[in-house]
Amino acid sequence: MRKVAESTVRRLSLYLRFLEEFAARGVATVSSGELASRGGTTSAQVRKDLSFFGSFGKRGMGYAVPEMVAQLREILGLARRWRVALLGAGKIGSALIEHRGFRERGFDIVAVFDQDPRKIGTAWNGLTVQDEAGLEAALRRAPVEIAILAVPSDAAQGLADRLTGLGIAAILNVAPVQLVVPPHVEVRTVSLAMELEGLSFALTNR
Amino acid sequence: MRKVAESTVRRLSLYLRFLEEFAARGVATVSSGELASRGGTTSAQVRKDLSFFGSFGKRGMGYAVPEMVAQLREILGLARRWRVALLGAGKIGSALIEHRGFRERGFDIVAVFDQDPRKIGTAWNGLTVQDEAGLEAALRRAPVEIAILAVPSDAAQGLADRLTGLGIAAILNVAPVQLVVPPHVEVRTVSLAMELEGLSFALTNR
DNA sequence: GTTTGTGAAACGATTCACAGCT
DNA sequence: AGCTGTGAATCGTTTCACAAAC
Repeated sequence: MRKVAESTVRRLSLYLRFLEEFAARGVATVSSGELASRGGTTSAQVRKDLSFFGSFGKRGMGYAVPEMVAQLREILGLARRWRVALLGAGKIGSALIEHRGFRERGFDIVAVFDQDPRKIGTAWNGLTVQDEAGLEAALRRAPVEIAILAVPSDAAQGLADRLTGLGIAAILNVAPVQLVVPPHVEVRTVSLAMELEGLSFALTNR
Repeated sequence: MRKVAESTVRRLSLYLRFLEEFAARGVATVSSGELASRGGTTSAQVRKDLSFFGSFGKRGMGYAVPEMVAQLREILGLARRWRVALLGAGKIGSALIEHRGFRERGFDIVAVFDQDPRKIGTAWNGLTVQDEAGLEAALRRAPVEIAILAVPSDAAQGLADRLTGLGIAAILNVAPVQLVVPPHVEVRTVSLAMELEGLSFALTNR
């Protein structure tokens, strides 16, 4: 089952959201075409995406919504919970932790770190902000699989190195820098600024 | 010059950042290889990316840093300023507007809208939060090129439709939904939740 | 008749490799 | 000698199109 494109996985996330909506409205089955029109792709793309993982549909019928939801959750690794550490208790971090959507989808933020003495020790949605200096000790005591890096750009790589040393499995980087990490660490970078530049380019060149 | 891949543009944004760092440190020239190692690509990729827009380097020498910075700014459409409206004065929107990085890169948030009566009229970094109901009037009086949609998922499509009606050129969508818009409207969607799911998949399947 | 699942074809992006400048 | 610029080759993704299942 190896060798699934990142673009495919992104679409699977979208399909899951649509299917959950359909499920909430009590829809029993859905066709690849319906899924496609909601997600801005084609029916062939939907079927190809799913075909990497098995065959879930009934010819002439489409896909059974609740079953498909369960399958996609399984495929995406959302049938379990993930422990997440948040690094950086600034505005962005703050917006993240209070966003209940993460918890609903299986991601539990179990620790928050910052380097600012004024923030250390303060309460945060049931958590206490810990000193970044104690990162190693804290994460060895209570390991996490994923870290969200919401710190200034110039601090990101240093923290990524420390996380790598701790054996972190994945990093979600919210800074407009390219992190250098060993190949066994999964990294996704999300940068509003870079997306805005993409829009700027698109608007300029046409 | 048409037909540049989105992945290419994203890398150009990265190159620009590295080049700005090099410029700040007074480095005069840089080779495709140096640029590549900082950005996680290959030297051939760097050269190919740039080749879409002309030839900027000197064989045997590399690229002149300050000139290259100016060129990339031009290419990305950052040699001008863009007017941006922020829709949604919640936590995420709040984090965004106070993030000075946008202004530094040429994106001026000139209006903020929300639908919550408790927020309307309050001051926000020199701006006053306006009633979402008055979106059309306000944006006709003072148009913007780009809108950042930082509202709950279920409100996103409705606002996208209203923005489209106003002739908006581009939308940066910060909600985990796929927006349906006419082809002349550029959309980029950024969803932390979906990236986390990508990490979940990667960790599960290996 | 409808819709899936999937090889094959088409398309697009990346990597290779080398000629041509400096 | 070093490094760019770029066609050609390779690799990966998307689209096509149709046989098989319901």
